[in-house]
Amino acid sequence: MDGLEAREVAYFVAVAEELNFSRAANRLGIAQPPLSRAVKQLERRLGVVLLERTSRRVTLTAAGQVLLNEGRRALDALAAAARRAQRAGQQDPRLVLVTKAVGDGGMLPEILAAYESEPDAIKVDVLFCGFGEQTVLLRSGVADVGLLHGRPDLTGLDFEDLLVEHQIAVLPARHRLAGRAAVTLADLDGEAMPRFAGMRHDGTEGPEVHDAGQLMQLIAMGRTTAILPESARGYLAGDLVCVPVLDAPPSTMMIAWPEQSRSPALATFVRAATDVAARRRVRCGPDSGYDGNQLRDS
Amino acid sequence: MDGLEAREVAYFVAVAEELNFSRAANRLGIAQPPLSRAVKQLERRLGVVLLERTSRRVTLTAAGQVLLNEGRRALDALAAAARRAQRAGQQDPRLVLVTKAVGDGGMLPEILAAYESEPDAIKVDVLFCGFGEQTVLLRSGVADVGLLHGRPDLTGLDFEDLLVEHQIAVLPARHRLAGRAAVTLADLDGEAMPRFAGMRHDGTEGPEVHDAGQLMQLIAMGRTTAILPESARGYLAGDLVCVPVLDAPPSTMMIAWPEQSRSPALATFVRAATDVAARRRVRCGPDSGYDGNQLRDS
DNA sequence: ACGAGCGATACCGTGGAGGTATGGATGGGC
DNA sequence: GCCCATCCATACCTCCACGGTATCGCTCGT
Repeated sequence: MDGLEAREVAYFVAVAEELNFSRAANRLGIAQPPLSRAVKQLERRLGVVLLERTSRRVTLTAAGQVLLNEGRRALDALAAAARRAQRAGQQDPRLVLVTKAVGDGGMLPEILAAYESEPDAIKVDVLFCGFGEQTVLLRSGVADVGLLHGRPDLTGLDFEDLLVEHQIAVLPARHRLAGRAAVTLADLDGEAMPRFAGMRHDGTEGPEVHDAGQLMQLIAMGRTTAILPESARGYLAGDLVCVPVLDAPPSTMMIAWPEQSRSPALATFVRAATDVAARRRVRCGPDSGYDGNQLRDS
Repeated sequence: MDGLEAREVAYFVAVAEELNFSRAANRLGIAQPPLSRAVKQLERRLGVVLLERTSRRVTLTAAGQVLLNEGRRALDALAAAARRAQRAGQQDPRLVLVTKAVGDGGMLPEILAAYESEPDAIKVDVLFCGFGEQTVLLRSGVADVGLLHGRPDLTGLDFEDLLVEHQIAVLPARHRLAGRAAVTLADLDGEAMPRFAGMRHDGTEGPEVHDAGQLMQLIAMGRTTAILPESARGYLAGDLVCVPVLDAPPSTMMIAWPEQSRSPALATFVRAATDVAARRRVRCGPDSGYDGNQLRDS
């Protein structure tokens, strides 16, 4: 009748992840017998068997699978609630913006300036992180708002598109295509492409990269190439060149924030960011993303 | 250090909703002193003041506001996890579909037939409910999948559009516009329109309706009129007539399900539904929703 | 000024969470 | 084939904390 206790669910999740009571108990910092009891009690309350235990192996039932998924989400939500309340509670409230190093489309300074000129602006902490970590930080309540690229998993987040950019290939200086004025995806067929950590896996093979520096280094070494939004141009290290990719799908940069957490500060910030993006779109023409570029006339 | 307990959060939410410890305690079925202590302990753990109490009035702090919002969501997620696990656990698994009485766009029988002809189909329970209850039932784990109309709040849900329909005005038989072959929104200006319970409030005034029967009755009584999707035609009671509304925005019917709960059965069902909708779109022409109608040539 | 309403405090009893010791089953090693 | 390691369940104990009752202190309405 009474709702579940978070502790019980956390215990179950630990067991379900380890598939081993002793290890799970160890991880939780408790002894194994209380853990066995707690899980059994959870099963009794739900009236459902969650784990099939032989004395040798633990496996998840269908119900267990469901509770593992949903329970994790619920626990995350609870932890995020706590963190957000804590952050909202301390005076001198901050807005934490998370982006990756080359992921701001070159608009970050402008967005920050626009927001800071708002009358009710509060301080903004900018947090740079590796690829794919943004959504995690947003969901967990560490960050309030993020600038994202690509097609990350956005469940639990609200978002708005900011900027559509054409894409460029980043190549080592002595690459066979480095001299070209433009290339197509067909030209790049067979090139190694990095897997961006945290992105939805799209089956491509290649080195896994976590931040822009790594990526640039790998490209300079000739170990991979990359297709990036036009705005990445400004971040190129010395030995790299970039070439427009004519037929690459445009890359969308968006601003995202935790679902339904529209605090006044957040709302103001989102509006400031979309305003900046709108101004930039007007300045650069309605159909294009980043500033005027040679794709327009092709 | 340790994560929050669900009980504490539930207690806090009750107090925050009532803004009165005694009433909240009563609602929770406990005495007032333990509730005071629990909330205070929660505040101590978070290191944040959630409630400003004078001995006369209780108000929420900013942090309290945040925890009220986020905590409610987290508790919902926890309860939903429990219910879904329970449902997944019982043998003879069912898929619970929720729709409102006139909300299926006339496709429900066809969708059910399509799904049931799938090799791995399981039993489908169809649950009819009042306007705006679908999203609640989906989020709370009572239902697995729903057919929705209008623009309900879809946070926490994934969805796919099924069908775009033109809209018709439903009028009492002796209404001044009842004889018209078609009307525009301007014609209907000033008419009473119902407020659909659970929809986002769009400022309209009028009686609040919870189900189709109520609505039809109110229309027949001349107390209100309504703009409904074309497919509602089939559900009209005796004394009502309907007239196409030429310039009403098309109404989108969609299928929605809890975020990230793509069980195999659900995935199959969603695919069956989208297939049916796709076939219908092809049958009726690419630009329109419900079957061919006089709007095409206007 | 007094009483009603409300939250905080003090104190107590019990249920349950967690610990230790141990049993019972299973599978791998020799 | 025997034995031991592994692993989950059971039994039993301890103690904290959750909930209850009684009461205080403050505040506002009359």
